[in-house]
Amino acid sequence: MTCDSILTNIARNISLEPEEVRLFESHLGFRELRKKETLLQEGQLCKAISFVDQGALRAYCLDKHGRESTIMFAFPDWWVTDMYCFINRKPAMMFIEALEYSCVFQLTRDGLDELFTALPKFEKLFRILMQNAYTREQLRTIENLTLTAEERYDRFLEKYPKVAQQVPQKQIASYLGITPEFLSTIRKNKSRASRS
Amino acid sequence: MTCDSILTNIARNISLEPEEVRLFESHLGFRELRKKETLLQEGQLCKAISFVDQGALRAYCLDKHGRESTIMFAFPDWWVTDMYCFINRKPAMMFIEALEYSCVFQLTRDGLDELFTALPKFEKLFRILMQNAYTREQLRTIENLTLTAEERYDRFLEKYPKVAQQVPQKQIASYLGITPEFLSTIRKNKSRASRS
DNA sequence: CGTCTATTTGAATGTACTCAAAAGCGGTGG
DNA sequence: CCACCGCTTTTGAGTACATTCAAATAGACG
Repeated sequence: MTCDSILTNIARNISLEPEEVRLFESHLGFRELRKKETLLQEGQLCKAISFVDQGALRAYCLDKHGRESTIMFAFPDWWVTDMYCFINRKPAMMFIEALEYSCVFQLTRDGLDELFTALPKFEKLFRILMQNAYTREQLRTIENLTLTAEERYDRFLEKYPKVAQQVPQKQIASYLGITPEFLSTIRKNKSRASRS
Repeated sequence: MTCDSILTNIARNISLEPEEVRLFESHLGFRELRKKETLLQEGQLCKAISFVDQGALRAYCLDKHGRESTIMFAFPDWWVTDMYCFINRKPAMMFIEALEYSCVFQLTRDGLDELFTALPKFEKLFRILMQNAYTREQLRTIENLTLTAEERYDRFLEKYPKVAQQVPQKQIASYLGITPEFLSTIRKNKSRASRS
């Protein structure tokens, strides 16, 4: 097994000496997930952050009515965890589930702390990852506040053209904050409009 | 003039030696703003990140119809900037305006880079600030997707009880993603409900 | 005091949801 | 290999949540 994918990802932001790579790898876990297997469930302590090597995952939470809200999808080269609970060592508020056979590399909270101490450049790496995650999330907030459901769906298709094929529509609906029924009518309207 | 407020804020996450404090202070700018004066306008290069010492600010952007969306409010002890544009040295997508007389400390993008190099613990500080900003923003996304306008208003009042008194209702409405008219009817319903 | 902006109110409208039922589709076991 | 089961998607009717527009009222500030 090789960790090229995660090392390439890291190298986009910091560069590691060979012995630093070895230290990093010594903290790295690996996990395979069958379709529908969960990486994390609500209430569990969120011990690790995962980097997707292969496959596709989805993070979601349940509201008081038992309805799912999709927080994010994660594909190869993405990092995923319940960040708040991972950082603060709290029980998870979300589920992370494999949409298909997937493999992930994992860093535990303690492992990451050791890396932060031994190799301060990991602070920089995570500063940049957090920055990107923050600005992406802020953009999502603004789009949720200002765009209609149909416009949000269009943006989603632009940003993640492949996702639309890989995941069920009801999960896209829950990412956009609309019902599957309404997403269906949006799609009907679009196909009607494009035929004319 | 003293920088106690910002040093106290930083000390919650990293500790600085006296000479490190001096280096930090040497990069620090200061700005006073009269009510309605802007710290940043759309299209301008976003050169600095600001820490609120006194007063109250609001970050907002305009959508294609010219409507405002409030991205965040900022009060003493808060950091505020157009993060995406600050980090990537791009023209700003938002406005940041003083709601009342305010003072802020500022770090420029170049100054921050120098701090990152000279004092790597600033990477840690910003990693933590970005983490907090990300998880806060993610929570806001989930609340926007799952809660009704009235529930979002209730949460807002719980989280920021003082804000509701300091800022005009139409700005709260634009933070919640609803019209000022509808916020007004929500408030009417609540006061009717609480009287019974 | 007058002006300007914010807030309230109400009627008409639009966007998105709920519920129910039918149709489609994929996987699994006989 | 096909029939069946369960889940997803579609469709439609009725409803609820939130907006638009217009007008009246209230507050803030010079």
